Amino acid sequence: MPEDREVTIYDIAKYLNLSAATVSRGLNDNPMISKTTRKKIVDAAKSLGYQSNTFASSLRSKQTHTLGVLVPRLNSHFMSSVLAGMEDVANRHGYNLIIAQSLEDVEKEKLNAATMFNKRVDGLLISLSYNTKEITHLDPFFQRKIPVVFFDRVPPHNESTSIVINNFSAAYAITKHLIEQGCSRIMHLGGNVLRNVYQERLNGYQQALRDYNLPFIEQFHLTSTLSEQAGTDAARYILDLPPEERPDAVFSANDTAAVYCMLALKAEGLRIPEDVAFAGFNNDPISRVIEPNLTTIDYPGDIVGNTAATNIINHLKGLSNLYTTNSITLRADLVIRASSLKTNYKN
Amino acid sequence: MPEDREVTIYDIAKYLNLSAATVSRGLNDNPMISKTTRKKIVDAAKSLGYQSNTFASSLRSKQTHTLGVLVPRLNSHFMSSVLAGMEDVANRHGYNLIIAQSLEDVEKEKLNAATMFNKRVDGLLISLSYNTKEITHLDPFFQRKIPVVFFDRVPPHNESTSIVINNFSAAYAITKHLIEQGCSRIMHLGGNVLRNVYQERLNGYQQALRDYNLPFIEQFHLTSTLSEQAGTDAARYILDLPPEERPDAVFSANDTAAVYCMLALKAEGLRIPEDVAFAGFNNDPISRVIEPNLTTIDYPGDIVGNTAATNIINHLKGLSNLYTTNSITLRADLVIRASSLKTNYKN
DNA sequence: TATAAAAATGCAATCGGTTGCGCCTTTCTC
DNA sequence: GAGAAAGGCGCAACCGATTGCATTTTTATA
Repeated sequence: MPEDREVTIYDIAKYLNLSAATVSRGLNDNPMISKTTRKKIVDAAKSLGYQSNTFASSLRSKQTHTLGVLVPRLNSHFMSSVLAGMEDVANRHGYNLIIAQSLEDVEKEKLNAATMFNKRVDGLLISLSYNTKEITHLDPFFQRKIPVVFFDRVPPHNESTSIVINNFSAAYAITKHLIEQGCSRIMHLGGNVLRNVYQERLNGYQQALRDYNLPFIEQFHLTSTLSEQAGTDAARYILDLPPEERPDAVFSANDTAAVYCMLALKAEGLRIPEDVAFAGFNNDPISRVIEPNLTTIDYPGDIVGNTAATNIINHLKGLSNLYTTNSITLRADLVIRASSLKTNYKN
Repeated sequence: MPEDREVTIYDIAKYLNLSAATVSRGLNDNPMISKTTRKKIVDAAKSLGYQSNTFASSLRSKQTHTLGVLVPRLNSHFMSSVLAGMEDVANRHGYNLIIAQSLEDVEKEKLNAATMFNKRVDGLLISLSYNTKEITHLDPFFQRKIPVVFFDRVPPHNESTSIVINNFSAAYAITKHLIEQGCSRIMHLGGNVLRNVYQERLNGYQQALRDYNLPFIEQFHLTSTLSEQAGTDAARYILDLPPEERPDAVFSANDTAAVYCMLALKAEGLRIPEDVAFAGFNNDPISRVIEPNLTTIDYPGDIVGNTAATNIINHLKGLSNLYTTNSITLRADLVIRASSLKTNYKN
């Protein structure tokens, strides 16, 4: 017995006195094959230790059962939750994930997109890098009608499906909440407005101010990468203001910046929320560790990943049509915690 | 011009009046082909918009340039850092990552391993699930001599290469540090000792106790999944002890449990580190948010991922031989922070 | 029972690179 | 300048599954 050669459908065919074609069809549950024959084939395959060769299959069928996932960074709580959600769905449906990160660099994003295209992924799930301005590098996918689903950081006016939350209303809700707590000088730590998520959060914040007749103070809008350092810097910025010109609340577009800003302010003796109320975004684990706990928006990564993967797979299986769906908006609730509770407001 | 057919090496061959074989060799930098011809081929490929078909290639060459990564969970800071490190190296060397999670379930681990084997990954990078007892499901890899590299949670007495840190000495160092701070009743929150990492951390802790003539108190060794809940439960356990029987320090095998234990104890008015000193493990972001900041072991996930990927790729490229390397131990330093500083000890 | 219709199976081309082997040129050596 | 060695390239088989179409077998219909 030749230990080292792989078992192929030809071996099964020979073993059962059938043709390779029949075996192939039998293994793929082709209704053209009779039940009895199919069973014999499946049994034989099992007993012979057959493993289908995905290359041969993909070469011919042009299907890879592989999804490409391209994200800015792998190592954030949100993104790893997204991936976990995707992996779960994909795995359940017999799909594999090829994952790559752009490290917030358009060039790397282009390269990775090209690789995935070349690897003939059946679909692409992508969240754009910090400075991606246009998505012409995805044209090959569009041309070949390979489904692309954007999530979180999506391009403006695109025809592909996007999985998002309503960043505008989430930001609106959080700003409204701060206002209702009695805050009137609300600072916003925002990200690059090139990215929809940050633009929309900014818009929601501004709209809430308008609706409550509060002025939008230019110096209270800081743009950064929302890193730890950015949070610390924002604190420095606040501390450098004369006390009477300081904000009485800070709404940060992510939890990291909020938390590091809080830490720095606390270190200088400011009280939270008495002196400055705080709100973040994402519901990162650190938001439940900082004291006081951080009010935030629960942005459920696993559900985002789940939804994105489910939709693209359903499209691939012909169960639905992505091209008719423009965007799917998931709910993202305001989670009120102590960092913003100036009054004895109860949830 | 047939818009829809892919450009193949045959097109290039025809275009240049060469054979497909030469084109193939030329594209693969085969020295058998002259420099001039090679350049012509590469140029033609570019201008014709050629994209190599990886299936055809893999089918024949039996190489996929794909690495399988199998982890317990994707969504922890440590693991996502590991993945980021791996992705970076892999990408740089033209390898892709297929990532799957076992969700701490052996059965899912087996299934995923089988899928990856079937997808013919060139190598497997794996960290075992919480309750994996044996690794016979990896035998197919061993039999076909597909390199397997374990990291973090590695099997005992295995012949494959493992990327680890010295959990024993890290735990020893941290326990020693607590003892030097004057603690003598040190509790240990540990994980399942089936997993090397937890067993070794327990051993290091015990050895330090012995070396300093401190008794190992059975009730001070709690085993759990080290989740947030487990941390909270541990706090409850401590609070339920009569004050004089309580520990004066807690060494947790991860930061999550440590932090949630701290939070719960603080809520009950215990002072840290005065009443109970704390130390964790991993250097998770939350360790720098909790107040006081948590003393911990810096377990650098990105370096682990980087090392694992580099080693397996070098092996695949024939630049080194994994089979001669049994294990690679990375440094993991003690990071002393306020949670354990009872004296005015300076780093 | 003959015949049409339907079901089941086989034939053989195909997907697109890869590679052992052989053939034809150069280049080198004495 | 003859013979050997090296260099450059092509032939054709191959990797293993898929699939349109032809063929055979079975079932249904008259």
